[in-house]
Amino acid sequence: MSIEKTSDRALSQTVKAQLALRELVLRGALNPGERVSELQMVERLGVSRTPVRMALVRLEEEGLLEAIPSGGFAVKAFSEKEVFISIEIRGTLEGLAARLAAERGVGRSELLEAAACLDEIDEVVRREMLEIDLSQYVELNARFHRILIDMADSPPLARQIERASALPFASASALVPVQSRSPELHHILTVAQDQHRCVLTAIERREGSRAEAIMREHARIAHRNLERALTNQRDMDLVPGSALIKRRIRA
Amino acid sequence: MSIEKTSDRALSQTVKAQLALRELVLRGALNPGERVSELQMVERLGVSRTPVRMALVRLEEEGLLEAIPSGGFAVKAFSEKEVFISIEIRGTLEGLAARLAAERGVGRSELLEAAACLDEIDEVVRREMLEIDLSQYVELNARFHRILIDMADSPPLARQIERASALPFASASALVPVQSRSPELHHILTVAQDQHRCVLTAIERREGSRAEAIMREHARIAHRNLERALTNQRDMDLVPGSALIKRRIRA
DNA sequence: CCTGAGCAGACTGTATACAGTTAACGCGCT
DNA sequence: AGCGCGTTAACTGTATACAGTCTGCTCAGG
Repeated sequence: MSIEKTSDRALSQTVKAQLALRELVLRGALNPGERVSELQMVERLGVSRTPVRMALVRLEEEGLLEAIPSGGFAVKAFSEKEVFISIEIRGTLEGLAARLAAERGVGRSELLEAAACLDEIDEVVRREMLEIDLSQYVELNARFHRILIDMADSPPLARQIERASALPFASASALVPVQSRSPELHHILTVAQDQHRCVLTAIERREGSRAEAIMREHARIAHRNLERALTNQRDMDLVPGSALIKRRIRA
Repeated sequence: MSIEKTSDRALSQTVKAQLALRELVLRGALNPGERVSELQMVERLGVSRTPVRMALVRLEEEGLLEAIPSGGFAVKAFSEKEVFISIEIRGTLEGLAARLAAERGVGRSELLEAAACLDEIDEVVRREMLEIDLSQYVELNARFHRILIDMADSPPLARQIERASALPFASASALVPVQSRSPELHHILTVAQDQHRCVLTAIERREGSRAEAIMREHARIAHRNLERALTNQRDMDLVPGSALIKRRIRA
């Protein structure tokens, strides 16, 4: 009504509001702890109160907002510990997925698809020493993780992992960009990729327990990246949603 | 407006609708796969469309409903496998909680509270051989699990476990009543209680890995109960929400 | 100058009206 | 009699109006 009217025809107002609001929160346009006023969002997003309300509820379920006792929602602030445990939760669930995949056994075609994805990552990592653009790696990494989760063939688990990855810095590749300035970049990517290969081998050989352990440890790479980001503001800025993380010291 | 007007003053319409709708779904008043019409619920619950809509969204996040592509929601039907994996997810997360509790170390007062809870359960189990009422056991069991989760001191993990336990038959004590007719009842409760004691000891001694393994195995008792319920309709009827589970054979 | 009470503003929770779309039902044609 | 098409009815998505409540500010009293 106020901004634009002739775009995004196919998108429902609710989805539009949800995307826009998430973007605002992750960009740090709204300060953590701050109340998110419906009416303000109405004029900021150009949709009416109903879809805004809907978006608020969904983002609260997603974990980006929290309900205020007296009503309404506020931007959630995350402590370092909360981020840490969120990563651990994701790793645990992905570990479970890997174990299930190994125990049930996966078809040849799925294994080949995963292997092909890993080959592509290999290629990117090899080039990576020269080029700094990580976007392709991030995308391929996300794809491999998705393939892995699909291998478990368990919608409820997939859903739960999606939940766990909703916190922006908890997802599989959210903290990868932190290493972009690091000389260790190639080292880290090499190790991560080796874990990818190992877990796939384990699944192929039906070694459930091993597959699980590898995926758990794999997620802990994010712990290291988090540690690094927390001590370096410049690295922090590379992470979407970093504004939501309470800094260690603020003096 | 249609049914009653002078009750539940303190409850918001949204919460009222959510509770009533959940009750309807779990009782099996709505058939799995069936669309849940907003207007029908309006006249059935006595609140207007807005709170009903809100309740529908929340119950979908909870996992009891699923979105219909063309709009609206339908009652979700669960396959045997989905129930199985849901239990496994809960066990895995509770295992993580136990490990975290062990690794961080918990205070004396918390340990004592948990031990006191276990003593109460002991008493109930001892009596249980005569009396058939399991409600007290179910309540105490839930309390112990809650204490355990609190020991991890991780709100994000607690939240995720709550999510995983939202599916009625996935929660810690949903399938306990299945055993109420069984001569094995005392046996099962004894084993479960031993696991409770063991996990508490493990946490006390900071044996994280052991605590985790025990909690995982502990959850798998529910697998057995599920197995039993699936082969016996009479047992099945004791489980709230059993109407949502697709039976093995339906001929 | 400080404290407490009252008032005003804003904000959320709720209800309902409206429009676009989907789906079902019935009728006609083959 | 079966199939396809058109019409109709219901349902969801959206917008907005209304009422209760909480918060924060101001003014008066100590």
